[in-house]
Amino acid sequence: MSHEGRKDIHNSDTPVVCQACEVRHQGICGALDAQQLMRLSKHTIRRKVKGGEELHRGGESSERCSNIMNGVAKLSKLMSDGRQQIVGLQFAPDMVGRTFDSDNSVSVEAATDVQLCSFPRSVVEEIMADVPEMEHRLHLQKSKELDEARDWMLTLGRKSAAEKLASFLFLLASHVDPEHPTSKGAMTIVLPMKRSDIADFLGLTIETISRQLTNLRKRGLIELKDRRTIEISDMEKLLAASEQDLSK
Amino acid sequence: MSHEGRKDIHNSDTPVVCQACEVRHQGICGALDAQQLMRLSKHTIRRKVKGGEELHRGGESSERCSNIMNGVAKLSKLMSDGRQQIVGLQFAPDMVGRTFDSDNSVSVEAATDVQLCSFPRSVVEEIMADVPEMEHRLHLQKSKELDEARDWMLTLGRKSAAEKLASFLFLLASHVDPEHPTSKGAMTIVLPMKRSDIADFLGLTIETISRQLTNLRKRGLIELKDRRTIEISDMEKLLAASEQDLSK
DNA sequence: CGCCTTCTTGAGGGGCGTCAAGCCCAGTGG
DNA sequence: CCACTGGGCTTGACGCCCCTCAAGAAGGCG
Repeated sequence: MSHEGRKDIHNSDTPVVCQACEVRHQGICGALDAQQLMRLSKHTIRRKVKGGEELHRGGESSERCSNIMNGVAKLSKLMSDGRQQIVGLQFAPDMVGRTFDSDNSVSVEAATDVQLCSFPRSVVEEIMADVPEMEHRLHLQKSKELDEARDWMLTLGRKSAAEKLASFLFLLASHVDPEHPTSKGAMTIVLPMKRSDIADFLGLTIETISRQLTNLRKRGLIELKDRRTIEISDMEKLLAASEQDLSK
Repeated sequence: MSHEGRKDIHNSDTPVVCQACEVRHQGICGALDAQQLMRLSKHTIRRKVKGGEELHRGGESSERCSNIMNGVAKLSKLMSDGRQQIVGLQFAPDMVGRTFDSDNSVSVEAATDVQLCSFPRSVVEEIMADVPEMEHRLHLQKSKELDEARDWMLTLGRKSAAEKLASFLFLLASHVDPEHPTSKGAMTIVLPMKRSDIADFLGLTIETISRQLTNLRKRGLIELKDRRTIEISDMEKLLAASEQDLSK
């Protein structure tokens, strides 16, 4: 049953599980040749996770890490009294789960349904030791996450509720089609999470989210198709709204 | 004039500038042997920067990156209307400046007087290609920064002004003596920056900083020795105050 | 001493949180 | 088919935390 030929990088030894993988050349796997992929795939588990399920509880040691093949995962931190802050969203082909370092009590949860390709942490670290390019890719991803985290710190610390929500919608829109980062005109997005998650991401309450959504709607920036579907009327204006408060 | 002997890792070819360096074995340089240090040090410039001076303006390309030998640097992001958020503090032996990735418009400024060891970015990247261990160290630093950024997102998004300030003081105290992360009892710290910087770090205003300092003082958690010097009466209590609002 | 920057303290107002009521919709069971 | 239930969402009333504006104190430096 093995597929032969096809123009697959000089070599048809590519593991079967990887051949159909859409993100194979993008994530950290892109650094590996057929042989290395084979080594990794021996320990690989593919799995689907329903939205809302927990992938990893903060504070526990995790022995596996995973590539996101599709869907959205959310990273969050929790205070002892229940207050919560979402500290990151991850999309395909990001890798979730820790390598090397301590976990720092971040929980990972599927925001939407998520398809994962999961590896034992030890194997990933071994391969990384042999293939510096793989660590390099992970390093680049971390850099990107750090940039995003810092962008978000500005949003959390210095923006009004309306600006925060506009920033969030703009962030989502930028992920719909990463190839065309800012299509100028209108655009429809599907919220990957419910209001309470959005509130935890923006450092606000669900009531404020709701009010600011109608605020943006009344200002003609968005249209609510249904609870989860939003049409952005004008990306330019939305971007502007994410940087200056026009509520006055 | 070359220093000979001394028990210096099998080899006295260590560059003169490095021999006296206190952080040589900790930062990214710790990954390099004498020969590689020599290669790097050919392009090294040591310099002192006064507190308040800018090391790098966000949005510009930087051709150099630097190790912090002592002092504190602050990373900040600026909005077009002047609002500002400090997105990170860096201490020795952290490296500041970008490698590989785009700059993402973060400005770097000396908070206190800072001593730097600065390299051309290109040379660092070349050496990194030869010495995976060096990239590994940088990767670990990025991971640490990412953890700190995410901790801070929780603080920015979900904590009250009093909790924010307590968190900040606790953060500083943890950096006074990294070996003894939480000495239990009293402890004196020197604020590395003025009130307006603290405000920009916490997403607050200077007036609120001032008020919350007197708040903490009246609650017996701290004592103000002078404007920049604070005695923390009880680290345990300060930590507690950073996680739950006792203002009621 | 005068001047500037930094910091503190007060008075007042507004943005967002809190509390509460009600709508929408899917699921379940009669 | 409808009643019932429960989760998610919206909207309103009200209050509080923090921002804004302003005045004055405390140092630092020529």
